[in-house]
Amino acid sequence: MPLTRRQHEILEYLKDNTEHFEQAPTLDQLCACLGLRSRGSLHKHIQALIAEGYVEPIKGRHAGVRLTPGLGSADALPYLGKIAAGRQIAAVPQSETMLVPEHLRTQRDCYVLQVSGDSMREAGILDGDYAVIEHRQTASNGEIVVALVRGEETTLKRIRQESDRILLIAENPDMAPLVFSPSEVEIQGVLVGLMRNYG
Amino acid sequence: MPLTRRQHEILEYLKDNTEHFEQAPTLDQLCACLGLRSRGSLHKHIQALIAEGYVEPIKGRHAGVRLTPGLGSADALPYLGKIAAGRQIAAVPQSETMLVPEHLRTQRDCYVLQVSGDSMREAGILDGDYAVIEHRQTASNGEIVVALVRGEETTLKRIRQESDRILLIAENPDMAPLVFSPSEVEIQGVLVGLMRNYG
DNA sequence: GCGGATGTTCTCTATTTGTTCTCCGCAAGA
DNA sequence: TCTTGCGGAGAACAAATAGAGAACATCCGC
Repeated sequence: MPLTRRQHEILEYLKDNTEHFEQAPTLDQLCACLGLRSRGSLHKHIQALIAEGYVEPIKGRHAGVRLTPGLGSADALPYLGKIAAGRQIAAVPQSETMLVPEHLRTQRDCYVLQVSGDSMREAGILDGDYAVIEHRQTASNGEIVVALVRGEETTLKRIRQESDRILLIAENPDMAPLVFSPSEVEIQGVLVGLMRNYG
Repeated sequence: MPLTRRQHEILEYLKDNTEHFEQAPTLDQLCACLGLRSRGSLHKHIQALIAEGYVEPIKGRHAGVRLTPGLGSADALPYLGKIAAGRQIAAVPQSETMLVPEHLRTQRDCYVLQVSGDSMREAGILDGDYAVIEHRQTASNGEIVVALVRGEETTLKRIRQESDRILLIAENPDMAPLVFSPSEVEIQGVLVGLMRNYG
């Protein structure tokens, strides 16, 4: 489904002018810029561009603003401290937050942890790195997850879920995979982004 | 959770006018400046800005004053593409930018490169990672630098400067350190931050 | 304690914005 | 000529947002 002539024009206009908008423009604003008088007409074109994946609607917002090509703003996500033994993730203290660029997170509920230890060194995750975690209870095999083990210890490991057991695999030759029964492991989130500060 | 239009307007106003206020302004003062007649309305917006981390309430004080745009925002740094052979860094095309949280950069001139290759894998820097580079011509031994070698090849390596030679050390057991004379190596920047996107 | 200034919370209303719908004009082809 | 698809206008609607205003809470100086 190639773009029609007008859709292409509008897309080009958006590409050329995204920086000029402080915020994502509204339909009315774009109508004015493009010389249109009907929101409904523009809306049709924008929907086509969304369907083709050229622009994307702003996440939660239903009203207010609408479209934004490319990557957008940074959000302040809750910072829940170091990932360490014996800590539940729930009960967000909401005290501290950390700014995370949009391209390092997902559209779902996310938070930030600081990595403690070198168990994932081979996966390029070092002690002190900031991990952006999407909060969810399930994961696919091979994903790196925040797992609560036996209700007492929280770790960041690559997961492998088999029929009768769960392996938590450290990416470090010094550490063997840990094997648990499914009831012993509770997934608390999945790694979606990483930040590191040198010096 | 991006800011709404009005929230963004108010934040911009605060950014532009913080110096003009002797003290942090009260809600009533801000209402007057912004043309609002209801404290309650403004209060809602301010709370939203606080929740997103763009401003923060004055600590102990309850009465009197209230807000102060405090912590760092994310800056849009120039994105100069993949770090690859044969490319000079200079001559910023200024075309693309990438949002970088303040804690991943320094106060000096910075830009972003995307890492190509696994030569720094042992240092936790993987293919595809985004490296935040401070633009400068000198580095301390042990720092990870963007180096232009013989005017033709640009690489990201750990540097060791000795009296009569310069070592560019890949953090990868498969690759031996590269030895050059000081005249062959030009430092173009130093790694100060790293970002990675999973999935 | 009293009163004023200030932050907070609430309800109510108005405006903005995205969405959906119908209708019209135009041009290209069968 | 008739049909089809594109592009646009405009009305009507729902949801989110923005604002007004009142009531309450809390701190401060007197």
